[in-house]
Amino acid sequence: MPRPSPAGDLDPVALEGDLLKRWSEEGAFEASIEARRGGAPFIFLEGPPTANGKPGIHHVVARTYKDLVCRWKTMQGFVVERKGGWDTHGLPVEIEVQKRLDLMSNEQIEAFGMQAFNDACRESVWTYEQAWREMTERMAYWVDLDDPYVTLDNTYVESTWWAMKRMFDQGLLYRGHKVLPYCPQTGTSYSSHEVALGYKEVEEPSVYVKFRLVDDEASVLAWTTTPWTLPGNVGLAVGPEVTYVRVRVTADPEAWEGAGGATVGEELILAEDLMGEVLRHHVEVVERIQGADLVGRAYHPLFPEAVPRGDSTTAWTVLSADWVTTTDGTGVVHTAVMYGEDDYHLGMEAGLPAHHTVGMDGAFVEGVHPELDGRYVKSCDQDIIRLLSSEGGPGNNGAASGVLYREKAYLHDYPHCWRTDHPLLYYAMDSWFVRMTAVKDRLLAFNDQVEWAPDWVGEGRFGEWLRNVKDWAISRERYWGTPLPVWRSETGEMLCVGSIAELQAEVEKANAAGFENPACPDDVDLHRPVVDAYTLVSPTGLPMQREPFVMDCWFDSGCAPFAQWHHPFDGGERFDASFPVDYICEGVDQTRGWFYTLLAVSTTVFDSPAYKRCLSLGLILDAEGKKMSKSRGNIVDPWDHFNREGADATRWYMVTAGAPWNPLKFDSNGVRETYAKMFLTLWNVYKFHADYAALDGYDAEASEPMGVADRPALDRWVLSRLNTVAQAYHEGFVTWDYHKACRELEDFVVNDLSNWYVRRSRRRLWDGAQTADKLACQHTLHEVLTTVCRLVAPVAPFMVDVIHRNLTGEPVHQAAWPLGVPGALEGATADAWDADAEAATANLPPQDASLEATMALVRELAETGRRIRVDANRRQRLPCREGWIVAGPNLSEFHDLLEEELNVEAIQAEADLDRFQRLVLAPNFRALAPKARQAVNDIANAIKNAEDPEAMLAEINAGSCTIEGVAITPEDVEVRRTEREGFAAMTLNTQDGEAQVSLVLDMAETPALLSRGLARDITRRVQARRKALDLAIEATISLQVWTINAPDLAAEDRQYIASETRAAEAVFHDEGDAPAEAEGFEVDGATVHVLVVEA
RNA sequence: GCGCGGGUAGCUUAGUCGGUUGGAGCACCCGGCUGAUAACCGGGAGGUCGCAGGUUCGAGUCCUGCCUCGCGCACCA
Repeated sequence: MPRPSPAGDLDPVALEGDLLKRWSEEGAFEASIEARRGGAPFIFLEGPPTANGKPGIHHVVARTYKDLVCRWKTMQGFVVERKGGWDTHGLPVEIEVQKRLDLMSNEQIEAFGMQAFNDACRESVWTYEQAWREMTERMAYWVDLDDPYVTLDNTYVESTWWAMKRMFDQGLLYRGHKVLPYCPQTGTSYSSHEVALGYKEVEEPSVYVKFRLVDDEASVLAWTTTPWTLPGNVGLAVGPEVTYVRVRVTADPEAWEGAGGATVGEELILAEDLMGEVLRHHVEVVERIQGADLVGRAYHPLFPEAVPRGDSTTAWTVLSADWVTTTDGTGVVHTAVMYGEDDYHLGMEAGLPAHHTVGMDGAFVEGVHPELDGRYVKSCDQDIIRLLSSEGGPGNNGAASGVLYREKAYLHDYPHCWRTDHPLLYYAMDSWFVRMTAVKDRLLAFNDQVEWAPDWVGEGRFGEWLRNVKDWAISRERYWGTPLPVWRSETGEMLCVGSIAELQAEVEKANAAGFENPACPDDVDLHRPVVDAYTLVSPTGLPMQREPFVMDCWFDSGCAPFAQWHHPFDGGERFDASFPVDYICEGVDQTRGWFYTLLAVSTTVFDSPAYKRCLSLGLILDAEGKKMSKSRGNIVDPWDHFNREGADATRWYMVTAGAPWNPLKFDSNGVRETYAKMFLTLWNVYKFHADYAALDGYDAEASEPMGVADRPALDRWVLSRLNTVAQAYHEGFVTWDYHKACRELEDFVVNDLSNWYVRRSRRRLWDGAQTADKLACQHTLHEVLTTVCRLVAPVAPFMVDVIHRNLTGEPVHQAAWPLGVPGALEGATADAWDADAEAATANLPPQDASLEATMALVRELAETGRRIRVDANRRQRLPCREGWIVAGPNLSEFHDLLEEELNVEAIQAEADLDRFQRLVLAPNFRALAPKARQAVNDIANAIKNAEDPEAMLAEINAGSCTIEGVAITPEDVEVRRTEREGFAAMTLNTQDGEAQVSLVLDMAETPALLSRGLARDITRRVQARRKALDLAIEATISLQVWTINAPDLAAEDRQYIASETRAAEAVFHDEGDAPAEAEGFEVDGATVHVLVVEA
C-alpha cells in the first residue's frame, strides 16, 4: 500500500477534470466492469434520449440516478454492463428539420423530396450528440456511448419489424380508423402528448339546433360547440335512461340574444333536467319520454346533400348511447361520425354512413353546401349559423323559424397545433392498431411483478392507465420513422414482413410474378422512400403496396430490450441472459411513454414483463417551483455548476434535495451549500489525515496492526458510528430512499467526523513522536475515510476516488461495498443471494451502541457548558476551577475531554442529586390516558403542580398515590430533575430518555484562573496575528505584550503563551505604553497590546 | 371533471403507532470559539402545521369537505 501524499487545497473543477482524463486513459469504466467478471449480472437498460435537443439539468438528474444504482450494484459485486442508446426517429426530429428547411406542410416535404428530407432528418438527430457526450462524460455517467444502440440503424429496425410481425401473426395488429387531433396546416395528426402542449382557452359560438322529426311536427334539440361538424351530422344520441320532455312554446321570451328562435306553438324535445338551462321561451310540457322510447325516430338532415345515405338504415335517426349525460347541452348529442371519437364508435356500431364532409386540407368538400364548399371550416361558423337561422334551415326541411334555436358563446380549452397555433380538428383517419385490449390481463399481471419506486406509481398512475388500456394507435402518416412493414393489396390481402431476408425473398417472388422492383441488397435502407418502392405480390397474384405509414417512435424505444442486440438475428445469448432487465429509471412523464411501451411490446411479443424494477423520477422545477422550459427562460445549465462547484456537488445536491420521485426544486444556491458543507468538509478531513500521514510516513499496512479494542474511546466511538451510519445508508439504498441515506451520511461526515472526531483529535497528530495514540488515530482516520469514500462513490464519484486512491492505491470504483458483495457470491442472481454470506463479506468496524449513547451525552454536556457560561456571563477562555456532573452514567473516561471542551480544571462526578437539583414530575400520557380517560388532564395538572413532588413520587413508588380515583403507578409519571436556584447549572435528558444528567460549574474567580484565562486570550490574539502575517506553522516569532489593569500573569502562563505561539523570545511589560504598531484589545476590563515580529 | 402527489418559519425540509413543549439547515441579528474550512458552538427573532368541520381526554399526524400547486387522464356532445 502506498504512503499517502499530501492533499493540497481543493479545486473541485481541476480535480474532476484531471480525474476524467485519468479515467479515460486507464479505461476506468471498463475496468470497473471487468473487475466483477464472474459475478452475477445486474441488467440495466438505458432509456434512449434524442440527441436533437440540448441536454439540460433534468437529464443530469435522471442520469445521476441511473448511474448511482449501476455503480452501487457494481460495487456489490454484480456485473453491470451499460449500453448507451439513442432515440432517432419521430416527429420532433421532422419538425426541427421542417423549421430549418421551411417546409411547413406534407405537400412541401414531398415536393422537396422524401429522400432528401429523410437524409436531413438522419443528420439532424446527431445535432447535439457532442453536447450530450460532453455532459455525460463530465457528470461521470458511466455508459458505453461508443457502442450504443441507435433506433435508426438497420439492425435495430429489422428487430422492430420482427416484433411487429410477431404481433401481426398473433392477430394483434389491425387496420382501422381512429379519430385523431389533426392539423390541416401541417397535414399531421398528433399524439396526446403533443396535443397537451397546445391547449388554449378560447371562446367560440356554440349552437342549439332543432332537428325536425319526420312524420312529427316536433324537433329534437341538440347542442354543439363545433358548428362546422353539423353538415356531417348523421345521428342524434340519447341516453336510454335519461328522461326527456316534449314541450310546446306558449309565449315568446322577455329578452333574446343572438340568432335563432322558435315560434309559439312549436314543439321541442330535450332532457327534462336541462329545460331551465336551455329554453328561453315560456313552454308547457306536453309529454315525458324515456330516452329509450325516442330511439329509432327519424329526422330530416340539416344538409341533405352533404352525406350520402348509402345503404345505411340508421342514418338521421335517434340512437341510444349510455355515455350521454345531462351535465351540459340538451341531453341529446349531435353525432358526426368522422369528427369525434365517441361519434365514430357510435357510428360504427349503429351503421351510420362514414363519409367525410371535410377534406384533409381542413376545407369542406364539394357538395356539402354551395356556400360552404371549399372553405376552411373554422371560418364558416357565422355562415353556418346564418344558414341554420334561415327559414326552414339550409335543407329547407326544418321549422319555419329556422333550425337554430339559440347560439351561446362558449369558453373552453381547445387543442391547438403547438407549431402553427391553429385549432386542431378531430378527424377520422386510417390507422393501424395493436390490440392491447386483448392482453390487458397480462399487462396487469406483469405490472404486479414490477418493483416500482415509488410503489404508488405502479399501483396508481400506471395501474390506472393499464386498467383503461386502449388499443395502441401505432401508425403515423409521417416520413422519418420505422416504416410499417405491412404490404397490402387493393382487395385487402396483407403481408407483414419480419426481416430483410424475407423482404428480399418477397421482392424476388414479385419479380418472378412479373413486377418490376429496384434491387434489394442486404444493406437495403429500411426507411422511406426506399421500402415504399417495392411492390410485392399477393397470394392471388395482385400487387401489394406498403401501407404508407411509419410507426410511433415509442414503438422503437419499446423494442430496446431486444432490438439493442439485433435479436433474434444476432446476439441471442446476450438477449437471453438479459431479459427481462433488472432496472430502468426515467422521469415520471415516461409512465405513458417508455414505461408503457416497454411493457406493451414485451407482453405482446414475449408474453413477459420487460423490467423488474422501475424508478420513476419526479419533475425538475426551478427554484420558484415553476416547470423548467425554454420559453420561461428558467433552464439551469448544468455546466454552470460543473464549472463552479463540480459534478460531485451537483449530483450529491440533487440526491439529497428530496425523494427521487418528488418534484425537485433545483436551487443553485443549494449546490453551493452542498459543496461547502459536504465536500469541502470531507476534503479537509482527508487533508488533515493525508498531510500528517505523508509527514509521518504512515502506511496503513506496514504499521503494526492495531485492534479497534485497543484504541481510545473516541476512536471506538467514531468507528461504531461509521458502522451504524453505513447500515442505515445501505438500508436507504435498498428502499430507494437515497435522499435519507445521503443526508445521514453527510451529517456523519460534517458533525461526527469533522466537528467532533477530527476536532478532538487534532492535537494527537501534532505530536512529533510516533505514539500509539497517534497511530490509533491514523488507523481510524484511514478506515473511516476509505469506508466513507466507498459509500459516497456511487453518488458522487470524483473526489472520493482521488481520496481512496491516495490512501489505498486502489480506485474506489473497484472497491467492495462495505456492507458486502452479494453479486460475487456463488449462485447469486440480481434478485436473490445468500444474506448470511453477504454479511460475511461486509467490512465494517465493530458497533458499540452504549458508547455511541455515552458520547452523545458527552457532546450534549459540552454544548450545555457553553450555554451555562453564556447565561452566567463568563467568557469561554476563563477557566472554571471545578465542574460536577450529577447523576447519569459513568463518564469518567471522558472527564479529560470535557475539561478541555468546557475549560474546567477538574470535572468530578457527583452522586448527591439534592446538592444541586430538585425533582419535577411530569405526566406520561401514553400510560396515563387509557386508564384516566376524561380525567387525564386534571390528573396531569395535579402531577405537574404537586407541591411536594418528592413526597408524591415516594407515594407513587409505594403504590399509595391516587388522584381523581385513579391509582398512579411509576409508569404514569416521568421523573425529571432541574437545578436548584443559585447554581450555574443545566439539566438534560440522556438520548434514551432514561436518565437526567446535570452539569454544574463553579463560577469562582481566583488569581490563578484569571491569569490562565488572560494567557488564553493573549495566545489566541497572537495566533490570529501569526495567521494574518501569513507565517509558516513552524516559524518562530519575537513577542512583546503590554498589559494595563490586568490580572497578573503567572510565570507558567507566560511560558504557556511563549510555547503555544512559538515565540523564541517573549517580553511582558506591565507598565509603559505599547508602540503604535502593536495590536490592542480589551478583555474583562483589562487592556492588552501585543506585538508580533517574525524571528 | 376524475386520479395521484404536495401545501409545516422568508427559503429548503424532518416529523415514527395520535401523546400535550413541531425539530433541523440556509439567510438575518447578538454573543462565543478558532493555526479549523466557504468552518464550528450558544442564543435570538421568525409557525394560524393551506382552510373549515369531525373523531378523540389529546390531532401536523386519522376522517369529511373545501382552497391551492404540480403531474397524469378526460375536456366529449
